[in-house]
Amino acid sequence: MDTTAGEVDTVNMLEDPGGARRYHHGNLRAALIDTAVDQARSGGADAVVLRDAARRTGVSHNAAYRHFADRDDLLAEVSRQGMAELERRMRDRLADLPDDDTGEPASARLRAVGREYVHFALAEPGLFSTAFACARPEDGAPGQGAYGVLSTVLDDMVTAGVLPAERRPGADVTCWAGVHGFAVLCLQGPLRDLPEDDREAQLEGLLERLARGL
Amino acid sequence: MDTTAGEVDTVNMLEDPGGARRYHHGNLRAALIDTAVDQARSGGADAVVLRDAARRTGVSHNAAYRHFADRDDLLAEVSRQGMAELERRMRDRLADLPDDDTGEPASARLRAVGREYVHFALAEPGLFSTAFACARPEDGAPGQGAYGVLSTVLDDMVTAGVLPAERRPGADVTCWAGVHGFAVLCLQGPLRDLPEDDREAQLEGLLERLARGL
DNA sequence: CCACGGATGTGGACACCGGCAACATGGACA
DNA sequence: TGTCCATGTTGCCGGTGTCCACATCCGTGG
Repeated sequence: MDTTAGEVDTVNMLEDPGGARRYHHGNLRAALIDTAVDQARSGGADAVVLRDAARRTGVSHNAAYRHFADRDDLLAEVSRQGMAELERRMRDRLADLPDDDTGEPASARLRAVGREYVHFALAEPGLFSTAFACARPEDGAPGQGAYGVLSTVLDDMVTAGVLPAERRPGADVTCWAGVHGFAVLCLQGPLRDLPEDDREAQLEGLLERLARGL
Repeated sequence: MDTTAGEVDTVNMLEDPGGARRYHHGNLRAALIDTAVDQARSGGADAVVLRDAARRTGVSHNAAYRHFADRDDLLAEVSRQGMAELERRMRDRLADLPDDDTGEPASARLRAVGREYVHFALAEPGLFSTAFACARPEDGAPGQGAYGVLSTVLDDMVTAGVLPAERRPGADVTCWAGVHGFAVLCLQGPLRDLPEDDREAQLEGLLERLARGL
């Protein structure tokens, strides 16, 4: 029923140096996910095509069905990868900042996270939309995932004293909604054809207003 | 090249009382759009299927190609319908409010518009997502469309004195992004399984913060 | 060391879809 | 009345997701 390969996910360990095409592939699942992620990157969820992925991976169609229940299952995995990459980028950006807990840097961290969220969406539109296009039960360990990164930053703002504790509930939803909506509007909404400079300016304005409204 | 039927769009005048199945259908284009909108309502853009639409409309596949260049063309029409319905609902909600231009009602109008935006998305998830899922060059008469409704409300707030003129630029993008993002997050993001009460509470919080941040 | 069985990959088939092309029809207009 | 063009139809093609039966490989028990 479920195809969760017993904890041997380890994506990205392809092309073993021996180059031995030991069919009985060895890591077909990971290879297929990589290919599917590439498809998603270049064309969004609709571009994730089982037969083509198998072809590109050098394997016959149907081979995928030994590792995924169906196309949606593969798509869910792509979604997870996309979400993970988003989270990674946000954490990386955060790591670039000094992380003392005086007031100013605390809200700077919030802006940095929001900015990176939008920049990821614009840099990887296909992967970003695929990450959200696919309904999944959500794992939901608190503090984990992209949502968790944002929550942590807001919590830090409370402890730093820049955000009153009574304002904390709901702040995450507002921030998340703001940047996510902006990203979507830039990707496929009325802000699609905005020149990059204007877009950055609008983004800064958005982040400022969001922070002011907290 | 373009299939813009010469200004005889007039959707929704089906079932002529005579019931005469005068094949050479008379209004196939409109009928197909109606069917496609139904498909979108019940399953989003992916559920808009040319052959099935033709079947349901009681016509052979390929008949559609006399009225639409391809599937994307039909989808674009569905998108327009969805956008129009969104705009209509927002205007209706606005019409319910007293429209003197004293301060308080002016911002109440902003909240009402935002609320209705989200409520439409939740009530018609398929149509809402289809409305945005389809890249179109955008007509863009200012003051028209759902975006125009929001802009007008914000302009009114400036004339009413509740919003400083220097804060006006960019305010539309922030508001739009906030409600759109919230809607998307509720439809397919981490807020998907939020009980309705909590969702309404979060929405009110969002609207309040957005207004405060302007 | 070998046979066997389960995991993995293959080839074929089916139904469905979007999109051409060639044909049929019927209403409008000369 | 006769012709023409818009509209609708049948047939076909390539592509896709998914099921089924078969082939193959590898590890494990005898």
